[in-house]
Parts: sequence; structure tokens; C-alpha cells
Amino acid sequence: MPRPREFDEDVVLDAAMQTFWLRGYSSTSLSALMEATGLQKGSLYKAFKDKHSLFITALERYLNEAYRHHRDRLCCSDSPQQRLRQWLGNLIQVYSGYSDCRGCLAVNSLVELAPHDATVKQLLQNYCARVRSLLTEVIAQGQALGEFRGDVAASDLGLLMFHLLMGLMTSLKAEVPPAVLDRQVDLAMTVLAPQPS
Amino acid sequence: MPRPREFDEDVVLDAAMQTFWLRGYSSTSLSALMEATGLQKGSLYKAFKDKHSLFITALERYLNEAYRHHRDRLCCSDSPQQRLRQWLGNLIQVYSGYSDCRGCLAVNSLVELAPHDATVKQLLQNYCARVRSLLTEVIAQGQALGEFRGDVAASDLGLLMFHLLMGLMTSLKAEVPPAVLDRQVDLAMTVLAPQPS
DNA sequence: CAAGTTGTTTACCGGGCAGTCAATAACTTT
DNA sequence: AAAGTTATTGACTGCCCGGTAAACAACTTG
Repeated sequence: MPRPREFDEDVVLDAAMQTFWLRGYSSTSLSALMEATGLQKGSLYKAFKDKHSLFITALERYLNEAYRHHRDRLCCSDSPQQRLRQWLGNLIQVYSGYSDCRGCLAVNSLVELAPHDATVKQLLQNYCARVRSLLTEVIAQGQALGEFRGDVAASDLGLLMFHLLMGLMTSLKAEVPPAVLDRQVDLAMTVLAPQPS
Repeated sequence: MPRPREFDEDVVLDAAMQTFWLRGYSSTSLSALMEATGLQKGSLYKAFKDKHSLFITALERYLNEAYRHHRDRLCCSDSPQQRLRQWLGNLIQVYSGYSDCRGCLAVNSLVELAPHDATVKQLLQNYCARVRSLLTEVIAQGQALGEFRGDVAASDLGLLMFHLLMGLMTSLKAEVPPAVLDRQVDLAMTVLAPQPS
């Protein structure tokens, strides 16, 4: 019996996510969200409660997509080294493609909101832990195959790669040229390489 | 002939910097700045033009202090490896000490403002370049002494350490335990170590 | 077609925002 | 002490913010 929605929730959520991604949470006004989504204020509030809830939903969407992307790239059939190299290289390519310097929404939200927003913090802690564990697993596999150095714990190397990634995402904000960042991928592989003893 | 100021500009600037550092730029209201500095709105505007100019001045202050800190730590008389290890370890210790997860104002501002604020972007590009060059120099010295691997360009290793630093500053936002981050320092040293050939 | 349910629209709200200004206070110089 | 200069104060402004609510529209079900 109800009147059906006139919009596709996924499309609207995507538009909201883009807006938060581009401008950050507190600098995104409701009128900006209305413009981006094409919805009136009332419809937004009816569908998503309020600005904060809308952000949380959009962030969850981003994190789910991002995690799926990481998992697909890091758990394919290539060798661990190839997977890692292509994963990193691909991320640099994709995120350098955003010429607006938007960086990574997870990093942006971690920096802007996590200290003051327990919900956001927990979502991001969870996401970070899962990505780190993907990385650790790939590196452990590489160690077992002799592709990576085995003299250091895989979890520590995984965290190092994760820190490198966050550093790269931050470098995007300063418009460091992609070519420079690409060299960091090669360097990362060099650094992970087994020790000739 | 003029009436003298009733406040110490350095003290006020420091209070403003702390506030921006803690809450970010756009989430810091003028009333918060008034409370933190103890000044009335009019005095703030008289002395610093407007909110944005006050932020720029506070940021410049932070960057100058931070750079001086880096330079002092990275250009002392210890061995390059010791300097690097202690520099990183000290940063982790100091920044983990801020239990409010404020992180690093340079990273925070890079993420929040650089994409939309040309002045901030340039200040931070400059700062990043200078810190990177400090790191590159220390590493080049270590390479010359045989303390660090010489098979990779010092500038790339310097950037890697810089990215590690930014990653660490971001991990603070997720409350990663200092002990975990400390292990990244050891790992960084392992990774920089010469290759036994 | 009537009743009921939900989505959409629009006008509206109080509040807090950045920024201004005129009045006043404090000090130096002559 | 008078004149001149600048700092401080506090009231004020207009705007935009997030959020609400009432009127209206669209659809399903009986």
C-alpha cells in the first residue's frame, strides 16, 4: 500500500559518498548533499535519519567496496610478489587518477573524525585490521615460497606495507607525481626481497 | 603612543594551534578559539585578520617547530642509523603521548585542507620536501658509511621513511598501541640495513 | 473506488556561525 | 595634562546550518 520511492538508494548513497569523500564530513553541508543526490531535504532525512547516519552508511559502503577490492587483488592466483606489486601499483594508478586530490575516504575519515567519533573509529579500526590481515597473509605465503625475506614477522611486514599505503594516500594530497610514487612500489618489493646470506 | 597589547602573541598563537590541532580547521569555531586564547572576538580579528589567517599563522608555527625538531634530531653527531632510529622512536613516543589521538597537525591539515586551499597546500608541500631532504641526506650518509644498503637511491629510501612516518601518524588515530608501532622502527632499520651479498 | 500507508515537497525554525563596528580604555609622547 | 594612537569590549548583523513538520502526491490493497 505504500507509495514507492522515486530514487535508487544505491545511486543516492554513492552520490553522498562522493561528496563526503571530496569535501570531508564537516565541510559538507546538507544543501551540497541535496544537490549531489537530487533529493530534497525531507527525503534525505526520511531515508537516512540525519547527516551523521547518512555519512556512516556511505562510509560503510566505501569500506565494503574497498575491502572487496583488496581481497580480490591480494587473493588471486598470481605469485605473492606479483599480487602485492600489482595491488599497490593499481591503487596508486587509480587514486592518482582523481585529480581533485581526494585521497582515500578511509584515511580522510580516520584523520578527520576518528578521534571524536566512536562509531567511525570502530568501523575504521575494523577495516584497518582486516586489510592488515590480508597483507600479512600474502606476505606469509611469499615467505613460505621464499619470495620474501623470512627473517622478520609477516605481521610486521604487513603493517609496514599498510603504513606505506597510508603514506601514499597522504602524499596524493600534496600532489606528489605518480611516477615518484610508482618507484615506492619497486622499492617495497626490494625491501621485502629475501636476504642473500 | 599606542596602547600596548595585553596578551603575548606567542602564547595566543600556541593556544590557537592546539585547538586547530585537536579539532581540525572547519570544526573549530571562533568561540572555541576565544575560549582557548582568552581573547575576545574583536581582539583576535584585530591581531590576526580572520580565522583563516590565524590558522595559517598557527600552522606555520607548527611547521617551523616541527622542522627544527627534525633537523636537530637528524643532524646530530650520532651515527646515521642511531639518528634515524631515535628520531622515529622519539616521534612515536611523543605523539602516542597525546591520548586524544590528535596525530600530527601537518598530516591532519594535508588531509583536511590541502585539496581545497592553495596556501595550505604550498606550505605543506614545502615542509614535506624539506623533511624528505633531511631524511635523504641522513640515509646517503649512512650509505657512504656502509650502515645502510647502497643498492637503492637514498632519495627513494628517504621517501619510504617519510611515508612510514605519515602512516604512523595516521595509525595513531586508530589507537594502534605504541608497542606495535615501536616494532616498525626496528623493522625500518632492518629494511635499511646493508645487503649481505 | 475508497481507505490506508508511505514518499515528496515546501515552508519554516532556532541556533550558531564568521565577521563588523562603535564606544571605551590604556598607554606614550609632547 | 592633553593629544594621539592603538587595544579591548560587547553588542550587533546577516547568513547558512542541521533539523522539523504539515500539506500534498502516489501507490497498494480491499
